[in-house]
Amino acid sequence: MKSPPTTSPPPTLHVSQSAGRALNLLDAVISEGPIALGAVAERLSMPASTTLRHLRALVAGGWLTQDDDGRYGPGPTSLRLALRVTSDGAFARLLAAATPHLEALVAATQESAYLAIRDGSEAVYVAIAESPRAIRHAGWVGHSVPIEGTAVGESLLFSGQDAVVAVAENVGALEPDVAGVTAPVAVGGAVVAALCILGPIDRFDRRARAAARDALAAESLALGRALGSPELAVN
Amino acid sequence: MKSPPTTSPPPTLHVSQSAGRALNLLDAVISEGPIALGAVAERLSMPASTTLRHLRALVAGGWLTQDDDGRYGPGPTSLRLALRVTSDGAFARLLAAATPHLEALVAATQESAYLAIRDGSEAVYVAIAESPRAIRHAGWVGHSVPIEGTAVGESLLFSGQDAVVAVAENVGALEPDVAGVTAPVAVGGAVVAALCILGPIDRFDRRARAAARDALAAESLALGRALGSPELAVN
DNA sequence: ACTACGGTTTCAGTAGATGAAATCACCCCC
DNA sequence: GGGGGTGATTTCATCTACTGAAACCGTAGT
Repeated sequence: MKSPPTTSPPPTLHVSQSAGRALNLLDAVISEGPIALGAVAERLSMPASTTLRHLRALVAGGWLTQDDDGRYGPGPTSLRLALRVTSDGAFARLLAAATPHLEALVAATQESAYLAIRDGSEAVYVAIAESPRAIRHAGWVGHSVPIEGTAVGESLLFSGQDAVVAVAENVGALEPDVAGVTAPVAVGGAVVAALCILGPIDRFDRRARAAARDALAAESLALGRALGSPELAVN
Repeated sequence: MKSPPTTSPPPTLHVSQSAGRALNLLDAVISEGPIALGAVAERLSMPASTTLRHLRALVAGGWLTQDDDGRYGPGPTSLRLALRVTSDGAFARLLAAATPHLEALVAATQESAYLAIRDGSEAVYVAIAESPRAIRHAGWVGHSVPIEGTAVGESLLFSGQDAVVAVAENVGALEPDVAGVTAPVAVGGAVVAALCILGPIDRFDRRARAAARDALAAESLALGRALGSPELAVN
């Protein structure tokens, strides 16, 4: 460990190498679906031998499993914890609280509505109410996009007072045929999530998006309030 | 590194020390809900300083968060991966395939039906269809019980040919007022999961359990077949 | 039979993890 | 307001447990 010559002390928080790598592997394997040793190793640019050792450990602990082809995927322990995260605790409450508002947005706009939260420098879509239409946005639950240059990101970073008016729009930023409108969900002045409506770009046009804004603003405000009050329910 | 001669509450398989500990911490924190530094440290019987260092790293990576009281809980990265695990890949397919059969069991027995899988020496309940009755078994999704001495465990360990007849029963094994019947779900001769009906012991009595057996056997066979065929859908 | 390509094993060197102890930050009680 | 108790945080000398290059193995392709 060397200290840089000048000014600010390195924010290089001494994070354990071994642990960090194991976690990165877990993340990579779960995100990429079934994946082979060589592929993960290359993706994280770490030597195959080290990668193998870690993957073995993860499999032994039940965090990952190996299918017949030798490829790695999520294991029973991951599933156990995944269910805990989504059915207990703060996140479960967030998801439950958001559902009716997502559905209301779908009813109002006929497009799919998502809930998103921030994860470091990315935004993660964590819940959806799907549009009833045949052509619709779907499948992005658990998906993450960069915070920079996206509408969701803008909402999640929002730090003004009047969150109601903070509706951001973005058209074809990530995928050329997707258009979206988003609004921050604030509780006690802090943005905790964002509501988001996504649709095909030629149906969800300027006029449709404009119409969606009102509903979005109303629902994000309502969700924010809903999240503010039941803080009583501790634990 | 000495292993404390004392008993360690969670039977942790030894992997690389640093990585293993980080993962154990992740598991403990997610399982226990919001929990303080001292509590986790004691639960895993590791020194506070080491525990703190690891928790900090996990928080920095988004795996955990710290609430206002300083207690730790699941973080956004955990939620992202949790959603991936439950909405993509093999487990998602398992959950989706099981749902109709769980519902059929509820319709047939009027008691709650669970799907369980094996995780090391434990059985994890991973899906539920709840009984319509007011008094019912609920809330065990993500919960795990030992494999030894439970009916679910017996089913998950089953290795005979005729899985249909392998219905196990258990009454008050873990909780005194719960009775259950279970059956293994086999695909290609290997047990991959277990179906399980749980109810209050005095309503779900011998007669009711006997009646449930047929439905259980039928549904577990059907689920096994359903899981066997769509293996086509690779990835 | 030869080559290429993943996965697996080995092993010596040292980066990096560890934990006892000291310190700090609160509360609560007297 | 001071004293004592609890729990979080920092420090640092010690030494282990992690690393990765290289060699090896097995299988598939030509």
